[in-house]
Amino acid sequence: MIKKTHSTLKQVAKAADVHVSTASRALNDSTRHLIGSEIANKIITIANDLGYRPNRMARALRTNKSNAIGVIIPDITNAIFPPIIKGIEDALESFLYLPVTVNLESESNSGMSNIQKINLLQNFGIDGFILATGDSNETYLTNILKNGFPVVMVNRFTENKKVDCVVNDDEDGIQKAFSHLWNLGHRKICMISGPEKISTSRIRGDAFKKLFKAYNKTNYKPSVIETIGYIESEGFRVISELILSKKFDSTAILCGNDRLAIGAIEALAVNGYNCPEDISVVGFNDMPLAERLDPALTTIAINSYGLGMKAADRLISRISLTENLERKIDCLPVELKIRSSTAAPGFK
Amino acid sequence: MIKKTHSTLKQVAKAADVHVSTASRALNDSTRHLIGSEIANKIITIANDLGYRPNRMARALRTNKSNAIGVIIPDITNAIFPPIIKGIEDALESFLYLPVTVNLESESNSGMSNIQKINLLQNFGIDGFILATGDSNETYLTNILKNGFPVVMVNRFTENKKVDCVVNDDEDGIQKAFSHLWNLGHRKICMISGPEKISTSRIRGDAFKKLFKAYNKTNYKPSVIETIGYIESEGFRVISELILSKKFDSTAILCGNDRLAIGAIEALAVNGYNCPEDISVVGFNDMPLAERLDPALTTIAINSYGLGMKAADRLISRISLTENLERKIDCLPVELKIRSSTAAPGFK
DNA sequence: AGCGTTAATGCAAACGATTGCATTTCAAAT
DNA sequence: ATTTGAAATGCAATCGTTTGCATTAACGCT
Repeated sequence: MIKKTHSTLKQVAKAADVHVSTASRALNDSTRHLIGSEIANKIITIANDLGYRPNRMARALRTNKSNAIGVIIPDITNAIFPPIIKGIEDALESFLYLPVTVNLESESNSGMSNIQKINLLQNFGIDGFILATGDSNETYLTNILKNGFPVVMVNRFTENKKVDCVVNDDEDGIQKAFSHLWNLGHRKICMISGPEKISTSRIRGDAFKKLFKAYNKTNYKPSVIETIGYIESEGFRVISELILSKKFDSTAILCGNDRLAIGAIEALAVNGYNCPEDISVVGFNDMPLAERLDPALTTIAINSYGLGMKAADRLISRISLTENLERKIDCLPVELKIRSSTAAPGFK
Repeated sequence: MIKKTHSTLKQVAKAADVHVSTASRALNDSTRHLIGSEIANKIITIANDLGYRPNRMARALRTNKSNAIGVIIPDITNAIFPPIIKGIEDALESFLYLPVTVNLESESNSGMSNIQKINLLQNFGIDGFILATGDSNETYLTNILKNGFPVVMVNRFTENKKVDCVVNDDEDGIQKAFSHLWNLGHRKICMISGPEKISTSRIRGDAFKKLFKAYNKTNYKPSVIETIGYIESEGFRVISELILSKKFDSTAILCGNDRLAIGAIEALAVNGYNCPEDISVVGFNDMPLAERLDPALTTIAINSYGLGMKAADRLISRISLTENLERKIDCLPVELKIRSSTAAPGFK
């Protein structure tokens, strides 16, 4: 609506009485040495005076680089993602890159499908992608790769050899959580692993199974329960069903993430079990406010911010390095936070 | 790094044996009628076959429209903002716009100042701005307006007549919270309003003062306490200090947002007061998980998602309507959520 | 003085689309 | 049969940069 007061390179050039290409070179760090220093300085000050801002579109058109990257997440409303995004943004900043974020789980049924959204993003002129969605059904990923975009996955893992991954040390996390419970004296532990199609769930679930086999000397078989999503209602549902089916014999529940844990604790409460007196629960992720819940949640803290930073770094290298570098996997350490949702079995 | 398989308009045109301008027109909804329908269809199918994607940079350069808008928020890590952003994104989607988000409160001291970040965003080729930061020190805002960008503010208010505002009905919210407390029997109520430089704090604080004057018949003067930020630690600090100073005589605390309330409750607990038995506390915003805290927080629920949607709608109109329309202020309704952080005074 | 070399700048062609204007075609109207 | 006008398409300029190449100027070397 309002006319932008964009002064262009041409205007700067005219004001400085030089050719536009000279102005361009003087204004770009990498080419400035080609220009005599007095002239260069003159151009620079004039550009400042005129409030010159390079038109990013023109530049992007010419250089085929937009300095924007696409970030695809399931749902920014899930408290796990904001710190990741912030990490991405902060890391990008020093390269003068900016993130464009798209949520896959829309609230509005405006009718745009996930694949359409991803297409929109691809058309948007983006230099690369950070994916935080990891369905094992990797149609999005292959679509993006097919179009030649560099990709890094964060917080999720993929077998695909073309993409870098930045993940948590999930196995170590499960190990820490498990041995915490075991050392408290729990012997009948079950796990709510999460949605099977998400790599994290599988990895965490498998780690649990392996550990249980290693620690346990009886022939007790622990249940590992899958869910439809990583949300409270699913934690609530599966634990309610388990209790209802009378097959619930555990003294501790290990959860694939905090939201499942919250739901599980609620289901326990509804059915007359107290946490941690009757049943201990441990979560995963240490989402914001986890320590202020009732009970304060024992959980595995991941370094979300670091995840985002690292992912952005990786992507920038992939974008700028022309050589075909081999795929990198970064595994960030996790930490056990012992709070009040866990206790020795039979604790009063 | 990898070569993108972008087929261009020229290639489509050649394949269809038409001129590039014809192809362009056939592919754009608004100009398609200029082209014979058989040819248009032929062009369209060929474009599909070739996987043609218009180069957004080229288009933006020519049309001076980027289909991106900038979103400036203080900190995405603050649970209030994700739903707003999601609302923005969802509303934008149907216009094929995408948001580019920038956090002002960086975690890394990468050295880029807020104003630099905002400049980066302006250089980025953006069609307009949504601001969720409302310092009364409005340097950012004036900077952006000076450059001719359309702006709408969300969740914050500004006197500036050039910008649309989408805000909560703060006065009604305070009214609801206040009368809830009053009806429970509280007569000595204090308020933690928040940072003075943020419009929301002032509005909520003033509303409280006015209400108190209207309800209260004694000459008791309630305290309205300002803080440095809208965060837990500030709620904790001011209540701790108040208690320490022995001047704490309230039976209820009204807080400018939930995070202050959380901090306040913690300060109470540390000093031997129970909430709600000894002191009632009410928050504002109804942030995610507020109902799962200990105690579950009585608070005023705002419609964050709706805030975002509305703001995006407003911005799109501002961008597309060429006439100079007068500024609009949308005020969204709020709702009192009674939970367990409030009770009658002296309740046991 | 002539020659090569380097440094500084200008020239013009891209990048990939959109769009005002010119041209062609064809049918209807005179 | 000629004119008119509309419909369909082509032409070429343009958006604001970047960049390979050409040009010029200046300087040192023999």
